[in-house]
Amino acid sequence: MIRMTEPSKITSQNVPDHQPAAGGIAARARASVGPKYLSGLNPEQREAVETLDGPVLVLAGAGTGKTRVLTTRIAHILSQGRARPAEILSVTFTNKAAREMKHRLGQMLGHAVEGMPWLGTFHSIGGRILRTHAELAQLKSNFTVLDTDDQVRLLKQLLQAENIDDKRWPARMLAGLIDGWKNRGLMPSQVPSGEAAVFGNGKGGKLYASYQERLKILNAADFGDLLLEDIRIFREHPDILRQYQQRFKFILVDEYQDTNVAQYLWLRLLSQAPSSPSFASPRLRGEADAQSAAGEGDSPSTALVETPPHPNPLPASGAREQTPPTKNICCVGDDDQSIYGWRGAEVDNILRFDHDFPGAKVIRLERNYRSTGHILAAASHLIAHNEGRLGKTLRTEDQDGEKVTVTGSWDSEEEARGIGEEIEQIQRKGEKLNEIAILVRASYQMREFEDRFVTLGLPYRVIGGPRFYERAEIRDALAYLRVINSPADDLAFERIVNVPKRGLGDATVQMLHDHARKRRIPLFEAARAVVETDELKPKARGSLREVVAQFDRWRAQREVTAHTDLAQIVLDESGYTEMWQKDRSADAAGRLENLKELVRSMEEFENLQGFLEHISLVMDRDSGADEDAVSLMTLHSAKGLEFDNVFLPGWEEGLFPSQRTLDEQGRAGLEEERRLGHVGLTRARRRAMIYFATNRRIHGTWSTTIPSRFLDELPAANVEITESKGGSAWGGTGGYGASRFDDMEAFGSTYSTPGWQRAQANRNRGGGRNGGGGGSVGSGGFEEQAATFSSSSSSGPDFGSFSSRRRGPLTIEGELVAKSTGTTSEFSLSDRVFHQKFGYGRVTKIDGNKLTIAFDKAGEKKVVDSFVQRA
DNA sequence: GCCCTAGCGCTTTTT
DNA sequence: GCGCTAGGGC
Repeated sequence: MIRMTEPSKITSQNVPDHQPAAGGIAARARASVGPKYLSGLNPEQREAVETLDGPVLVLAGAGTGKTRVLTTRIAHILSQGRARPAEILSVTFTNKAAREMKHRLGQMLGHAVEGMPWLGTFHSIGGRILRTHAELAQLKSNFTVLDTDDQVRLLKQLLQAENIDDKRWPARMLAGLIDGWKNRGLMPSQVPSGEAAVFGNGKGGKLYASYQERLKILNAADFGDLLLEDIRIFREHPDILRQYQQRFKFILVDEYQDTNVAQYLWLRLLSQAPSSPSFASPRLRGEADAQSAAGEGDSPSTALVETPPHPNPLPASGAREQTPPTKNICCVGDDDQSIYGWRGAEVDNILRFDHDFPGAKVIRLERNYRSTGHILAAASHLIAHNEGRLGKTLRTEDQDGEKVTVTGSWDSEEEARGIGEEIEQIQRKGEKLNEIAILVRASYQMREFEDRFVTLGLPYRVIGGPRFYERAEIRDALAYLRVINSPADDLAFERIVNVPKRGLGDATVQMLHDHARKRRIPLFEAARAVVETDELKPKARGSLREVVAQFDRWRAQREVTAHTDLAQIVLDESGYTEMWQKDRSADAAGRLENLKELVRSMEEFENLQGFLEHISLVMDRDSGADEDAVSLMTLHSAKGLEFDNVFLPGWEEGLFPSQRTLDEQGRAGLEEERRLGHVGLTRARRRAMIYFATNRRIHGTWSTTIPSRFLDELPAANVEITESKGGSAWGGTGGYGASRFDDMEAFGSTYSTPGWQRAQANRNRGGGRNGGGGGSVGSGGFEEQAATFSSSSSSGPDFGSFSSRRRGPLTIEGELVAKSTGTTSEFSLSDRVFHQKFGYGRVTKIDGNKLTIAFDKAGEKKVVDSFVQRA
């Protein structure tokens, strides 16, 4: 039996750097793997694995062996005896990725990797650290992690207390704002006042503050807190930070392009060399830094650094601390696969790596082992239209293979039919359905495919969608367990106090709330007190008394009953199981099944507490990947996966690129959409098939769409336009699809599109790096944003050249762009217009560049203005 | 307190 | 087209 270092305890005892872990994984690794694990690597991969000292950025394009490099690097560290398993911090974004790494490491080392206690997602590791020091965040170590739903419900209560109309100011919106602030590392006092004021007539900041207070009272933390509170603890308690710094001899980060500011700060604090206590609480938005950065910068706007009136502010997006010595941190990522900007990811983190981590070694992995030549060329050519890139050129030694196909259909139904037929053909050729994926932009696209597949009897599985623990029945069951575990969990109590129905309605809950607030006690205790009075009607009083008694009983049982048994008892005695058994709706059986699954899954945990700690962080839905089935998922959830055959439906303006992203994020949004396209294409090993439809149902009504601009950006030499089965989409002669796409011929494979040329020019100018040093300190003040925006927007050729990019525009530019370049139509109401396909008509409604036109013959249609002309 | 219905608003991606 | 909510009826 091998004893690993106690994972959850941080000792300040210093372990000598090179002390090999006697008898641990390391020793095994050395003995069993030897240098063999290096032999299959190409020179770049090998360099990425072997460069152990100092910061390393591995730019790993799609399919270049990223995970392999990460896992081999860990194996190498261990086998070299440079660290023990518990001294390696290895973070990923998803549980899936963490599992995958554990799995591959296990294979490499020849056994399971239980000795890697610090391999996990940002959130699970952040949560773990927070639990260790919970009292420093005014929490108990058994705090609850709230998900979005709890968050919103809590905020709703706060809005009500503040008398804010939650129609006009939806709780969901506030949740989004708070999330955004947390993503940027901002505590309530640090939110720029201008931003805090945008919600609820200036009450946004106050609400954020009282939300945080409420969380402490409820002994709860949200996702953002798991990192943000760590950061605060690290800053306020340098001794604690130092313990972690000493412990983690090596840090590895997966998907670095997806990190947000908070994650960046967290990593940065942990990655500093422990021997320099003066940096333990790094200077923030330091004046010196600001000055020098302004000097370095290439635009006067950079000098506008907001100086907030708060003590000890955290840097907002863009502020960089002065650069302390860093230790062995290795970040792996691909700027071309950054698709989470909308939830706070900062591509800049990866773009600026060598500025943040001086002396960083940047290693590019450009050899693709996944896709054929045509697919890779199409993907590369598409992504070359983006301007803010580090620039990589993927290459393959594979054959060209089949060209990427582009197929037009009349409408989305025909699209689904066409893809269904195509899949059946592939199946007839003897290929596995597991090797087929349909990647959509928006989940509502899935429905049509599901309908079709059900009709065809084609097995499919949806990947993504609501997580297991987000289902109502699971959340209800968990709420019961939460109340048992943590009587202060008002949100959980409120959720189930009347589920199943016990005659405890709004009125009762409201009175409990009043009671609780007056005495500053949890709802549960308020309930206990209230049943002793005659404030409630006898009926309600009776049920409430019963509820309180039940919980008291369950809590007592907890001491003597296995947690799985307890859960079963709770579900039965509370009447919850019965509630679903009596339910006649179609999904009741499934829900009961899910409840069983939940109880079963508890076995993996030692006790109730441990189960609840992890449930919200690591529990994901059952994949059921065993049977042969077509995979249906969004482009986002496809990242990291690969399939022989990939279908990419819905390449239409408005859907992909998404109109909303364009409106909200402007140019940055468009580039992110394009990266999404790149991700989609590079999922394919052998065949990539793009589809677009001329008519699609959006919000219930049919509207006409135009092919995605991304189709124009594909290289003709690697693309084949196939006939739709219905044959109507290209519109025969007059269809705009045809004319738009035909233009592409002019660009052809000579790579001479404007975007391509721009990209080339950018690359040549500064190699994508170095130029200007990017000394930005953009801190997020509105004035600065405006200044940055106006300077960049006016400098046509320079805009977006890599060196002139800075944080500000990436986040807030969107809105400004949307407003200023905002597609205001040149048409006015009741203008007489002509459309190639629909003939003459009159404008009845204008929405940006989208016109609603009453056509004389074709009826009312929504059309983008560039496709009509004045009649 | 509960249930039903009509009407409204919203529709991307998720650790 | 859908899901949620508010409001009215029981």
